[in-house]
Amino acid sequence: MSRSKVRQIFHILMDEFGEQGWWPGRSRLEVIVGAILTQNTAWKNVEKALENLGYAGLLPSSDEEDALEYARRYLKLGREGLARLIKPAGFFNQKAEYLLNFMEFFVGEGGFAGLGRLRTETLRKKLLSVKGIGRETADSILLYAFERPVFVVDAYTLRIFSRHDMDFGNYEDARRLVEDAFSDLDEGERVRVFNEFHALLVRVGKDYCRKHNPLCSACPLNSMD
DNA sequence: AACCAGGAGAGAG
DNA sequence: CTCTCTCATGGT
Repeated sequence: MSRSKVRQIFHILMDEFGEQGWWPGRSRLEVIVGAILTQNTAWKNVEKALENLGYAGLLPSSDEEDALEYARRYLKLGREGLARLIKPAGFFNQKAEYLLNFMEFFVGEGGFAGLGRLRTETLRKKLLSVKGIGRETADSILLYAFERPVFVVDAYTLRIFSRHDMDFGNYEDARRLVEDAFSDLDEGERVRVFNEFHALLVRVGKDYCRKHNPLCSACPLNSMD
């Protein structure tokens, strides 16, 4: 029932905004670092922090480079130095700790080679066990860094769905709703759809669904109801 | 000048 | 399980 509605929302947004090209980043490790840094933080501020990390030699310029070597540099640098570099992203003390937690986990699991062998559900549970990686960050990492068919729910998603009849307010329910809505597609197609869908929901959320910028009347999704 | 951004954890009830 | 509080910089 709401299955077709979910697809309708996706196609309206796709027609309106087109491909968003997420996730910005030159390597998978940079995608993960960005996912942690952007927790409750404007992406503009994250870019400044990423720039600092890049100059400090903490971001691979491509996936051809050994991510494990970069991960060890975080551990060598430590919380103090790391916090100073990511200061523009806010919550720098927490996020420095979170980044170190992930890098320690990453090295211990054998980097992308080791983690890449795990089944999606197993990998998700392992990511969630890292202090500082919650549901949204874990799913962002699964989708954008590991290219697993996982839909990423965020505050915009719940807000937008709520304004169009589908009032869940529950992260897992909203996630399964979208994943089930596209369950007929093969894995590669779902990765593409979930990638664009989440980016599009953030886009329309920023433009029309913000609290201090309530342009609901101009939202392209109004053509549904 | 309050309000919020591509959240998460800890604690209370 | 659902609130509530904290963490902090930078843009509107």
